Amino acid sequence: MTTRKSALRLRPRAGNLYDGKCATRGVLDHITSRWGMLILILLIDRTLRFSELAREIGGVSEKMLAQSLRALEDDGFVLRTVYPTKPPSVEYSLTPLGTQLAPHVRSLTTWVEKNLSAVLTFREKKHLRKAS
Amino acid sequence: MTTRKSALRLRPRAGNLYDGKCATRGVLDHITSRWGMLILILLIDRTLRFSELAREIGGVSEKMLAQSLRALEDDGFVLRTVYPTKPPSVEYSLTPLGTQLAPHVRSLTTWVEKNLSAVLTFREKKHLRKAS
DNA sequence: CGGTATCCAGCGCGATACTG
DNA sequence: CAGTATCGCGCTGGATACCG
Repeated sequence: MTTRKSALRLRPRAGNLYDGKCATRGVLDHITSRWGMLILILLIDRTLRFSELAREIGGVSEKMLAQSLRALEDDGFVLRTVYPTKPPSVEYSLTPLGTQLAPHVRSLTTWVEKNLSAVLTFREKKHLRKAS
Repeated sequence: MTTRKSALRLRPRAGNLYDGKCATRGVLDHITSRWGMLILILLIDRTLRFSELAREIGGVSEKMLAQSLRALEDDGFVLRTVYPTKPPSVEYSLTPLGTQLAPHVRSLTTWVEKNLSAVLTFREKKHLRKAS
């Protein structure tokens, strides 16, 4: 129940840009979300089951994992395949669209990881300067 | 006052990945935030003043703009230059680090903008299938 | 002009419990 | 195994007012 208006939460409050498309932010929210990025990156390498994703990511609640997967599926980036075995198993993989998108996400995170030490060092120097 | 522990809010709750670096998420939060992305992209083209940024972005409160700029400045992506004129003026530009980062952000948003119609169409088809 | 301080409503997200 | 349902708190971010 609750809200039946899907996960789209574009803010009609003000006319910001993103080339005039407010909906872009909605999609970006899904993609750049904490778990969304990890899901997209992990699925580049191979198809994964729900529990495998949970294990790989670590520290994600079932609720948030399901929710993030749902959002990416609704946007057409992730394909959900159900095998009616007993017990049931569900596999997640990237769609062609997701396969295009994921590298962009990975290049961003990779850059940040590589330059993380530079950022932390910079923060430290700023901090010392204030404590002069 | 309030919290004097800087803007860093890494969650020590669970050991997720990002190559073992939790702080990476903190940086990514700043970069991929609603206004953070816009700031980085806009500053690629040219240096902008506070009020110019506010006008270009549109619909951002002074509080959030200042907060986002502050986070990016603390991380070493944005350079803040104060000119002690009367009235005062402040210019924001990208640091060398920010100049490296921003294109990654732009490539992501550009891709999403280009493929937004595909996403929206996909959502529509899903919606119709459910209403069968 | 370029901010900070304060207040507070809303919902994001974690915890917990239950299901096919 | 792979989820959904419900509750409640905490933090995000908008509104408003004020300052150098």
